[in-house]
Amino acid sequence: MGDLVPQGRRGDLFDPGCPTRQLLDRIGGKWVAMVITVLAEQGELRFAELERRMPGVSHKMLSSTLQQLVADGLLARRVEPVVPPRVHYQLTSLGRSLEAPLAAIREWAEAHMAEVDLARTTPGPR
Amino acid sequence: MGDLVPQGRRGDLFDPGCPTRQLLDRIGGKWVAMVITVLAEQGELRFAELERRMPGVSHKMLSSTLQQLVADGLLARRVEPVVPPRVHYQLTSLGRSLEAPLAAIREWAEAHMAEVDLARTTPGPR
DNA sequence: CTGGATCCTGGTCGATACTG
DNA sequence: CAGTATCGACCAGGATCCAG
Repeated sequence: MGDLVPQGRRGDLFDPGCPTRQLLDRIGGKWVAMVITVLAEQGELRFAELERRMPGVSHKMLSSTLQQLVADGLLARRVEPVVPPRVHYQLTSLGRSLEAPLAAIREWAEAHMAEVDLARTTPGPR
Repeated sequence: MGDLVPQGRRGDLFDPGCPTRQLLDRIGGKWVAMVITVLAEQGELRFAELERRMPGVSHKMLSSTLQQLVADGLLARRVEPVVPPRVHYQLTSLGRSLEAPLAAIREWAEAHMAEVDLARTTPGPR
């Protein structure tokens, strides 16, 4: 698609604070894509359920990842005022709109990562 | 020999060593997307030209990023046997195939990062 | 010109323990 | 159950110098 940004400086990755760069920094986080994917599939999950579905994640990382995504407006946080508290997370419409580009990444990875692995393990080119 | 990952679960982000996760770790690197984008536009560039087009990059990071991308089979490295040496880099067909998912990311970012910024700067939930 | 080697710093991530 | 706080390990990233 054409870029509708003035030609002087593309709105690309070349400015500090450009949107693409910021986004990659964000979804490049170790657990971000996993949270989004799991919530895209399950719809709504509680903290402990997320934790259970994400082997290897620590409380701290899950907590901070969720905080970040809520702050970014990608996740909605719903608290049931009971004891013990129940906190539910689900994607916002903004978060769901990320599914498409994330799916593009996933498809590329599944289609081509074998080639990448081959290239990495093959000493010489060709 | 590469060890095969048992495919009991989805090839998603949930196994260590899953393709999507590996890819995100890789293109999440600070300069990777920039190198790919600049080479996608320019076709072929030398080391110093890349450096000039990427403000803020250090020799080391450009060098290591290029090494990584060459090792991954995304870039082709061509050396002119002269002194001083001239080294040219261009995307391989594999590297060019990454343009599409990268464009998807870019489009999402340009379309929605304003909303993300708004969410981040807005104190209360809506 | 290319890019490797070295040293240093800051942020990210993980384990653990604690509060409401 | 949900979330925070603290500590420490690790690594990406940057500056500089050196070599082919």
